[in-house]
Amino acid sequence: MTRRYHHGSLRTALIAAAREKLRLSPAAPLSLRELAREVGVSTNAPYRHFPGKDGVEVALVAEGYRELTRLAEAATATRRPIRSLVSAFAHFAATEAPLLRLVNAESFTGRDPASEVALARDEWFAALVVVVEAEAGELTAHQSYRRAAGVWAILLGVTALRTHGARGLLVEGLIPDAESLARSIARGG
Amino acid sequence: MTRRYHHGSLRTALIAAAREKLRLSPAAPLSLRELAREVGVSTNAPYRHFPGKDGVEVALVAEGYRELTRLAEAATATRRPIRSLVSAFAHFAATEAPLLRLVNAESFTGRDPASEVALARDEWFAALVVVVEAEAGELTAHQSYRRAAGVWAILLGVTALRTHGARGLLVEGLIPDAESLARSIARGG
DNA sequence: CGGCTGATGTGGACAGTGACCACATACGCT
DNA sequence: AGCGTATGTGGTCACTGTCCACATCAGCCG
Repeated sequence: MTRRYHHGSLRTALIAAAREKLRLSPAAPLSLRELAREVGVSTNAPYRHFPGKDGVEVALVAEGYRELTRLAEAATATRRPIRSLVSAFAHFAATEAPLLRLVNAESFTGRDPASEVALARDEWFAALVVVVEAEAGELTAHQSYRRAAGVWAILLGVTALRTHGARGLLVEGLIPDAESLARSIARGG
Repeated sequence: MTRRYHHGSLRTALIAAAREKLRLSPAAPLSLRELAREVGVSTNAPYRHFPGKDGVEVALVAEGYRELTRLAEAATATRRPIRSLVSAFAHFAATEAPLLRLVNAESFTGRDPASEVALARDEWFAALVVVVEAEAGELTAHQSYRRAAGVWAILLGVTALRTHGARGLLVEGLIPDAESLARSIARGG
């Protein structure tokens, strides 16, 4: 094999490896060294692309938000935007649970409004606003912002419940119906 | 000072120290060794009281749920149960944000339904059901479970939004009104 | 075409961590 | 009083994140 000295796209490869690790072992402490090994590069190479371990996680979070944004944009184009959004989000939450957990634990990162995370987060919220407007028609800015925030809360809450609800909840039909809740909020019900 | 060989209540002291650390530096990786130092005990003493580092975190999560349970029980006794619950929860979320984050990140622990965490979680949910019934009167089990789950979702969602909402959200009045949402869910609206 | 400069990757080192081991100490019961 | 066991200690290991000086390469300017 022709292992060149310069990897060529280490940054991308590292992020991919990180997501892979997250998927495979969700309780992941996510070792930087291990990622480097995985990619076939020396221990310190990652430091040329990230400020440190946190940097990788930050990048992951940002990527998570960007993916959510894409989901929302796709939902906007459908006939029933909220319905599509909710089901896409649920699918994402199911298949990428650890990423979403990272995203939701980010309270400390991205405090700086100019950070990559904050940017991605704002774009996601903007996309959410558009979804709400696609569902409910023309609204004042205040209305659509407020409703979008409500929808976001529902998505977060129901997802959290689904991943670690109480015992009784896991029997069929007790988890709240995210779709109807979200729709009623979006429509100003 | 009379440092005895046996601490006497190491377990409690360690948990207290952990909560302290969590409060003081929220982005805490929570080092077991550091906790031991803090309490003035050798590196390995904690292993007599916890299976390992995760054990401490598990204990913290369980304690978090127990505290929430107390909140809910107190709310039940008031004239407006949901209102009290929501405001108590908000206060808890504000003052103990890192603990709540830990609690919400627990998806991997407490999978075992006999674990301390699962027990505490179930008690919290039961207390929530009682709150809902105090607000809405007699209900079928299915109804109250379902509504309690909805309230839980709202609490989680709005809290998450409050800790890391998008930029636009942080201006006044855009965060959804948890109280009215929760009340309308509890009442079957 | 050739050499220089900066970006990228390497090897070595250090402190800090979680976890295990064997051993020391003290508490509580008989 | 004496013994068994719960509790605490010191030593050690593998591993991690991060920094340092140095090696290698890519692309540009002459």
